[in-house]
Amino acid sequence: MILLQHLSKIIFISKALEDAINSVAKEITLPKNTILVNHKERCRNLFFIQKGLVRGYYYDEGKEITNWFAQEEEFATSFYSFITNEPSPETIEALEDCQLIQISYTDLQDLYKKFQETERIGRIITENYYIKLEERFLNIRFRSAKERYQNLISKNPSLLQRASLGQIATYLGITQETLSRIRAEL
Amino acid sequence: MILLQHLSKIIFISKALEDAINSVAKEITLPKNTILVNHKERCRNLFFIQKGLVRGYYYDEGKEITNWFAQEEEFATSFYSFITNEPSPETIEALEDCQLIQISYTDLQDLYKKFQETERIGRIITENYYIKLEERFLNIRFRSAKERYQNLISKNPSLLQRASLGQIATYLGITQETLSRIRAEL
DNA sequence: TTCGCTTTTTGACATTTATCAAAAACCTCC
DNA sequence: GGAGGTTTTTGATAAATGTCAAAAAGCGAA
Repeated sequence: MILLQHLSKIIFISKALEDAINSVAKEITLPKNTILVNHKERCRNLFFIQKGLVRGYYYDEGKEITNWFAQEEEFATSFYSFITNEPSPETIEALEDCQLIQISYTDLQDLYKKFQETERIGRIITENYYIKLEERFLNIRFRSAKERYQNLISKNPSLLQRASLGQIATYLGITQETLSRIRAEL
Repeated sequence: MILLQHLSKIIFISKALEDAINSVAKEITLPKNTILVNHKERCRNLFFIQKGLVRGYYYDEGKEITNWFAQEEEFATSFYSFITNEPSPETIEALEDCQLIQISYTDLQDLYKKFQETERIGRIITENYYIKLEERFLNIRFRSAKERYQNLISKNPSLLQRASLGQIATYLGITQETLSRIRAEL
């Protein structure tokens, strides 16, 4: 399973832990456009993406604003809701047919308790996601819309084929019209 | 020690762990305006603030842009540099006379190895900092400069007495002049 | 291949915030 | 209690991006 391979890059996964993960990780297949988590609903699952593309978005004044994209070998969840058990402020949808691995919050907490080494995995993954978020934060503060767009296509060129320009524009913190104009002048 | 009290809110701290933390945690006192970490220098320490106010800032086109403030009972470090061991993109300075607890990266890694329960503490603290960063990220995307300012003074009114308006303005993602105008019209 | 829907682009104009310069207010320390 | 520095405010103008509306392009299904 891709998830196990992914985790074993962080620390050695014992056979016992492997079995435990396998027993709680559900492989699920979802068609494009499926809503995984609805806005205002508690998100009690962590998803690992084996295949496909998922996005989280907010509603701001009735408009969908993309908060993140997640693709192969990445985790997706409404982090805030998952950790705090509060209703999710964001909606999560599959932008493509997806193959995911689903782990529930309670199963994850059990893993943390029974296999102390998973705490290390959790810490390191969280640290890495923190750094990615900080990078985006700085990007939005210091770079112009054009720079952010160029940065995105250089780092993740395939996203342009996989998501609509409107979804990408709001991810970059601009409107679709502005993104269209940026593209026109390049 | 305040740090131990703080950590014991997360999990029970055994006597052995308490001793281990005490043996690696250095209490330091710094006068106002001390630079704790210089831009481009690796940051190999984590600081816990017992007393005082600290800020991290970037340079953007020669100007200081506040990235964060940290005060009593909070951690401060150049997170990116601390985790990746790359040079710090930010400078960290004491805005007031400070009493800090300093733990080095290697000592922290030793704690993680010797006391598995510290992994749990590290994970939970990182999760909480992630959520705080996400909240700020959304704040900057969805709220106007005025709303961000009002939000800040309602959540942390004393900051206005402790940091200059210029430092606060760049923290909010606006210029000092804009913040001044916002205050004038309230 | 064309109809109908969705996505993308274009145009005109509005809004927010930045920039640069200078004045005013505020400290602090001799 | 002023001199000199720093911080904050004010003014005029510019730049970046948003808003609303409509046209154009793209695309899947009959």
